[in-house]
Parts: sequence; structure tokens; C-alpha cells
Amino acid sequence: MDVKTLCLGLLTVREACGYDLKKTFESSFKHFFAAGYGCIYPAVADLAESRLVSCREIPQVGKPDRKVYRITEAGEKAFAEALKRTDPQHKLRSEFLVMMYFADRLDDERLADLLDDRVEKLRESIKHIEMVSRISGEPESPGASFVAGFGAVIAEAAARYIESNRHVLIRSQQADTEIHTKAATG
Amino acid sequence: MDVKTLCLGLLTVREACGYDLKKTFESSFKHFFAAGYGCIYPAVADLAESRLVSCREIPQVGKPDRKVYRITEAGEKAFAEALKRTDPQHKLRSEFLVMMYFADRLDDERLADLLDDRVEKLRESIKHIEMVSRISGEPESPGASFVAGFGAVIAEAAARYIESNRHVLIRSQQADTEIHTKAATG
DNA sequence: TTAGGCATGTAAAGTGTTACATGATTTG
DNA sequence: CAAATCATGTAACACTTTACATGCCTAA
Repeated sequence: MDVKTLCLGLLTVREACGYDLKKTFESSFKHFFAAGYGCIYPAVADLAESRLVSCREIPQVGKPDRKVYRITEAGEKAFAEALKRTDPQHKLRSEFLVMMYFADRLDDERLADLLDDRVEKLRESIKHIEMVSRISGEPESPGASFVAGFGAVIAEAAARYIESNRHVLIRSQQADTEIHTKAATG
Repeated sequence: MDVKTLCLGLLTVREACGYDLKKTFESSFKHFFAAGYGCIYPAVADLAESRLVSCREIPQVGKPDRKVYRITEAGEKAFAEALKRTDPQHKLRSEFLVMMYFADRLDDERLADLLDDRVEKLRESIKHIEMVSRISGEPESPGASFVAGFGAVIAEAAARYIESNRHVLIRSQQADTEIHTKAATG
């Protein structure tokens, strides 16, 4: 499944322009499916060209015309089909873990910075997810709640793991080298 | 950080041919940094061309010559530099979560299958990680243990989350729609 | 006898990222 | 006065995936 298909999916929920779609990517999909303008604009243009969405141009003052895309019947069918056929992948690509794998080639200061930064980013991600859930006026769809909760739980687990096991990597703290896999709940 | 740099990193540990590197990707990096032959072979060829690794060809019977790559001093420096400079990303791209976001457009049977499959894959991933840790003769480096533990803990958290919250998505089980974020420990 | 392991690669296609280009309005 | 928001897009580049191409040996 590519960005194009996901844009089509978002347009099954409500009509939107490219800029709106980007905001949705930032708010709801940031933690598991990021996409930039350079990918979104060509995607919606393609969808329009293949008649899966229609486009209505709304004149604006001081800005480019707002191009509002709305899904067509063909688009609805295409998306339903995609949901039926897709064998969903779930891929992590972590340069952070690569660097941790090579921890013995990093000095302790650098290592501590990397670990701290990652934990901080994870905590920010959790806050971001909670923020978005609270802001949205309408109660979220079950799907939206599920994926938000997933993101928060995984980020929390990751942060806890890093905090419980950093001593395994940092030489100046290497008293206990047992890996902790039980997170303290609470 | 790309596959080329990671190959260089693996060659700081021990000399290897492309096929060996692929096996390492399969065993140790599968859950956070996958790579195929089509990516690895050109990568090591590039490394050799830019003299970051040397190449020794060992004749084989009934197979192509085995090209054993060994890191050079320039390669060691280049990798150390990469570890210093890289701001490590950590990206998830999950079509699975996309589909769960659109759960209301899936029928219950399909939904249940997708959830079951994901949990199964997560459990397999945990087994795979435990397997690899047990098989390797020498005790693993702290970095290797850390990333293996990370993978196992996150996969376990994900599996538990899915099991605790699938009822939020499946209509025929929608009595309680509260998201469970506290995993039962044990 | 068939599947899997060993061992190399190329080429095209697919997909996404980054940098560039423009510019008024609104908020702090 | 500066930064963020709104709003569009293109083009080059980077990188990975997939399919193709070959072929012997070994174990079940």
C-alpha cells in the first residue's frame, strides 16, 4: 500500500485538499505512516487523472486556488478492493537500533546522548498522540482510537525498555548486564 | 544511514561475503533493518570500489567464486565517522495500522483474520529473536543483546495490545470500547 | 527427486525524500 | 518584525524492491 492509496482512503472519510491531507498525515499517521508534500500532491493528481476522485477548484485570495478532492464511486470501489486484497506489511527501519548494535564503537557520552534523545522523542510522540486525540471535536472512530492507542503503548514500552537496559550498553554503568524484559507497570 | 553503511559496519566485526552479510541481516537485523540481495551486492561492490573494503576471491567448485570482503583502515575511519555524524532515525511504516484505521470498512471476518495474522507474525518474530540469540556460539555483544531484547519486548507489547483491544474494532464483540493501555505483566 | 542451501550478480521499476519556487495573511 | 499558516506544485536524487539469470551440491 502506497501513499496514493492511503490518500484515497482518507478521501473516503471526507473531501479534502492536498494541504488538508498532509495535516491528517501529521496528526493521525505521523507515528506509523509519514508522508511529505512531494509525495501527496503527485498522489492526488494521479487519483484525479484516473477518475478515482473529482476535483473542484475554489478561488482564494493571496493563495493558490484550493483544490478540493472528493472520492468518486470508482474510487470507493478501488479502495474497498485495496482493503480486501492488501496483505498488510508492518516494517520498522531503525538507524537508532543499528547504532545501538554497534554501541561498543561509541563513546559513553555519545551513547548516553543517543539514548536520551530517543527516549525524549518517544515521550514527545506519546504526548503528540494524546494531544491529537483530545483536540479532535468528534469522538474518534474505533480505528483511529485503536491506532492511536497502539502508537502510545509501543512508544511507552520502547521508552521503558531503553531506560531499564541502558546500563547494558554504557561501560561506566556496567554492574548488572541482565536484560530486563518485564516493564514495571504504572 | 543506508544498507551500504550497515554492511560496512558488519565488516568491522568480521570479514564476510555478500551471502554471509545477507544471513546476518536475516538473523540479527530482520526485525528492524531488512535488506535483500539486490541491495547488498551492489553495496559491497561500491565499498570495494571506494577502497573502504578489500576483496579476496576464493575459488569454489560448482559455485561462483566466494568474494570475501575485509574492511580497510579507510573503511574503519569512514564507519567511525558515520557513527559520529548520523542522527539516527527510527521509522515505522505500517500498512497493518492503516488497515486498522479503516476497520469500519472491513467486515468482521477479514478484520479478525488480519488481527490474528499480525499477532501470529509478532509471536514468530519473538521466537526468531530468541532462536538466534540461543544459537550463536559466542556470547552476544551488549549491542546485539540490547537490540534483540528491544525487538522482543516491543513485539510482545504489540501482540498484547492487539489481543486486549481487538474488541474495540470487531462489531460483534463491541460491549466494552475502552482502550486498554496497561498490559498484564506475566 | 525435490527442496533448500550456497554463491554470484544486473536491470528496471517503484517509491519516497529533499530542495526548490512563490507569496499573502495571520499570530505572537 | 519574525515566524507560522495557508496553498500549490516540480524536478532531481536516493534508495530499495522485484524479477530475472545461472547452476551445483546435499539432505530428506
